[in-house]
Amino acid sequence: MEHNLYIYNTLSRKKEQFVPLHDNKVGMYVCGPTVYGDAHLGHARPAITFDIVFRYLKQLGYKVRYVRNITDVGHLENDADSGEDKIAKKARLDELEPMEVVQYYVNRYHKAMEVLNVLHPSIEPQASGHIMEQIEFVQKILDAGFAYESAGSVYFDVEKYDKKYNYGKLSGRNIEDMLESTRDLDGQSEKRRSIDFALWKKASPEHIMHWKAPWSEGFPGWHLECSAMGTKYLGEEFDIHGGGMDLMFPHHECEIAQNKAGLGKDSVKYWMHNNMITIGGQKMGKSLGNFINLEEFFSGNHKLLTQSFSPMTVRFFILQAHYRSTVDFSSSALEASEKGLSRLMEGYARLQKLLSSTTSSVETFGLRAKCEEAMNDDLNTPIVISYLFDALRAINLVHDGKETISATDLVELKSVFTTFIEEILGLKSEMEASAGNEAYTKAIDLLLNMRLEAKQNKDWATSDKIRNELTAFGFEIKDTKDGFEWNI
RNA sequence: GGUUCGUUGGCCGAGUGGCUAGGCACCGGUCUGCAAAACCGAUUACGGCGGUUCGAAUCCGCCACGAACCUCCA
Repeated sequence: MEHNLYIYNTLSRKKEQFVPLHDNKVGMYVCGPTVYGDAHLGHARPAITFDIVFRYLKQLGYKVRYVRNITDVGHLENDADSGEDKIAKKARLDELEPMEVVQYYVNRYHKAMEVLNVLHPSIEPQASGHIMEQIEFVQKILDAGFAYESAGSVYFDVEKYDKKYNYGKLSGRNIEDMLESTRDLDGQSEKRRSIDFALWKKASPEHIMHWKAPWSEGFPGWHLECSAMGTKYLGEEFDIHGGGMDLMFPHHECEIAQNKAGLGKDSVKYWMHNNMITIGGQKMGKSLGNFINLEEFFSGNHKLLTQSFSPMTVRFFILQAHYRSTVDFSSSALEASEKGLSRLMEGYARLQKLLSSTTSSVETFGLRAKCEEAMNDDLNTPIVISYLFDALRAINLVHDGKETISATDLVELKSVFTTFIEEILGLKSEMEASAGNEAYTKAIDLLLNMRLEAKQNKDWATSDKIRNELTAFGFEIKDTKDGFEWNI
């Protein structure tokens, strides 16, 4: 595989050259959503970030197996010993079957991902469908001696693990500090240490989601599903594991420990983490109550939004920042993205109609290499976009007749735009979809042709009337040199 | 308190030692019956104080401010 892709590995905190474990195959696991509520802007970030990784690896010629899980067993909501399963809680509130809640939100999540043009993962396993695998994983860790049973529950022995391996290497923590800082949370727990975490929890009677296991009727611990499902579908060692930065500790740290303890080896070669979306400099999140659902963006129905925003605008907005930076949401920032995207996509459409000359006066070659270089540098989509805007200027100049482009260069330019805009960045035009059916389109064209005639007869009263009325109905009328354009 | 990471022009956001992204807004211009749209062009920056260097937004040190994680969180 001829490429020079470097990705930032959280483990080493450095950009490392991407070399897959198995020549032309890549295994990638990404932490998906917990389905007890609608997806908000924050959920779009990892989905889009790793969609880009998925698309780019495929573009490079790899056969990628992309696994993104659905967490439907539920992490505990409060402290380990008194908590209630999120899904179960929601189910009780809504008087629904737990799996009914799960199905409802899974469907809605899929719909949101689809309009964001996020490709389907290769496998989307649900935690509830992999209880056996998780029980087996617990057994492996017990057999290896890194877990202990206590009152029907099984806990991971962090201190023992740390003596042999190194607990905290992903997040840069050390166990002494953690023992100090979390001591006070420890009551008369079944756990030996506050930093130990549950692999299997015995269900209390009010728990509605529970399964039979050798230790008790209960449910698997918070971090286990990713260890079990990741290794089931990608093998004991695989290339990439992704997720949000907020999952780095404890979730991914525990996952590393579980795999090393249970399998005797590190499973993941490259750990990738996308940064958070902030709002007024603060993380957008459920607990802070400052999140905006994706649905609300698409409908504009939220007090912080001045208008609705299309899925592509949301996607473009996210891609305009590097995935490891925070990106600050505001309605005006999205408006800026919306305008930029629309100009870019109109230029892309214009490119298809461009006429070539015998020679080029604009510089177009090198664009592909520059865009590839940006992608190879830890998937720097904002830089790719900036190059596309540079090329857009050239396109417009040619369109205006101020510059020329040769047939060869034109073919190449079209190809580069298609590759990067559609295939890699996953942006698509939203114009065509909203244009409606043929009869309706023809009717509007008829009206505007009548207006054109009126204009030619200098009948400004008629021409303005048509324009103003259509505008009032919600149409946008644009006059061009020799005709008109419209959209709604 | 510990760990990790930030602070870039009016706003959003790239950039890791010299060539000083990009988008949006603003301003000037082209086009237009008018308007809108579109297009072209120009301007504005690197939290503070020291240091290293011929040269620093970029490296080092200190300070200030902010954020994430340490409980579930994308």
